[in-house]
Amino acid sequence: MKEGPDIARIAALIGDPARANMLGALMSGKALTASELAAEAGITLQTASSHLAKLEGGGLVHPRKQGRHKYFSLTGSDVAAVLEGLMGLAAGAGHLRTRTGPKDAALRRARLCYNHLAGDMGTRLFDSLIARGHLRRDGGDLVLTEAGAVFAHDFGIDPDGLRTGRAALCRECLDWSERRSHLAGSLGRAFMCRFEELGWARADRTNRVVTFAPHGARQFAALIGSADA
Amino acid sequence: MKEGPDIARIAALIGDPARANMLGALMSGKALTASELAAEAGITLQTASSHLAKLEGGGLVHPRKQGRHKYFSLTGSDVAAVLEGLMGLAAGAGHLRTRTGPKDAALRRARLCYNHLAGDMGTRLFDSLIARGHLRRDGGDLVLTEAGAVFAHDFGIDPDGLRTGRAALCRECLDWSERRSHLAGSLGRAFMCRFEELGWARADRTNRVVTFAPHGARQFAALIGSADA
DNA sequence: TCAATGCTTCGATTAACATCGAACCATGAA
DNA sequence: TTCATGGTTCGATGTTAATCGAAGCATTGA
Repeated sequence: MKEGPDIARIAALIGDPARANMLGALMSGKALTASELAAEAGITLQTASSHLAKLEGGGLVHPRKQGRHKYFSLTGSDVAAVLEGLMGLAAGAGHLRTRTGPKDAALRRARLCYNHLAGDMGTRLFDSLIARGHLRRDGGDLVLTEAGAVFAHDFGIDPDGLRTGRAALCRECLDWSERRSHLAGSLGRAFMCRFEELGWARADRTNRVVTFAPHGARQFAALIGSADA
Repeated sequence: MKEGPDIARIAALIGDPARANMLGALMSGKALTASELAAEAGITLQTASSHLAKLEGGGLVHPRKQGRHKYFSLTGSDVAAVLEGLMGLAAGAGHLRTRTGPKDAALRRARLCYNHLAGDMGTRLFDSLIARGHLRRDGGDLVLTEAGAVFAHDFGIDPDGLRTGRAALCRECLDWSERRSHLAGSLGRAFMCRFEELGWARADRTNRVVTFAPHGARQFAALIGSADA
């Protein structure tokens, strides 16, 4: 009937509460087994299996058999970006699943988005990288500058080692709570990993909340050149 | 059960084929009446009425009574951006509603996205504006530089007049066919309007195709400083 | 080979919702 | 007022699909 891609098909895929819960759980970036996802969505294993087959058919998740377990993960950051966008619309329409509780504030401050840092601290990191000329915008793409490569290297990240994969090095992702961009891509992932390695922050993969230790928050503020801790 | 916004609710809203068709029609940026949307989706008026009430409840569309007609339009560019994102996922998964026909090629070259130019020509315009320093990226936002304001003014656009509204002046929107950004916001709208005013291009609001006249394409290429017509 | 675990398939049930006919309201025109 | 048109509400129907119990594979470990 109409032109263009079949948007209803995948929107309906995301539109089922059980599947949406699974996708939300996968936004942590961690690969989860079918059983774990079933528990997450509050359904039995056989229902989950059916749902996961559909999500896989729609290209939203990617299976990975390992022994007798089957791990699922989001196919890419583009899927995560759309999910974040949907969260933004839902939040804007006031359709919050739970009234804003204590966890909600923590989520807005710092959380995992797929595999990188999101929330207030995520966008501040992104802003700092742009302002200092470590990242530059080239057309629709994001590029790491020379200065940025040095900065990353000093922080213990090897940018050249990240370039090998097929995935984009830098990518921006729209943040649903802040309504601005934060850093995604393998570099975004590397930053988050480093924060954990250094003991600055700890990510709770079950609820996506990232908690910064006091000294971690101070050093993070110093890293991005911010006055406030 | 889970934290965060209720993503399933609005995804399900978009997930119905009839509603998705309506939203797709509204991507042209034009406000359409309930009857027109019903015809677009191939359903009766009473069904359409029910759907539109739901879309309105979800904050995706905005009603506007005018006489005995009721015009609907997308609530904002953020909604359009999510729809484009979904199109990108659907296209990536190979779930095209129609096999790529002649209209598809035209859509990829130039089309309306909400109210601004998208497709190959849209992204080229965006790239040019960035490369020449007319637009600059500041954190997650897009700002019009001094030089950009002069450039816009010379092209017959009054940037200051656009700033008055509550809507963002510049905003980027991810293009589903090109997988990169093009210019949205009131400035994006102004550019598209100007192209039509000058007779460079004509937008078919029923199928979103934007056709450039030969001389219009030449002048467009000159505007963005491209060699090829 | 046997047992246990993780996942898939099949079948039947159930609930949600899209759809439309018909009647009902509101606006604008004669 | 009377008529026509655009839109909404109501009720009944039909289809879709989510759900789970039970049985079936597959992989691992003993």
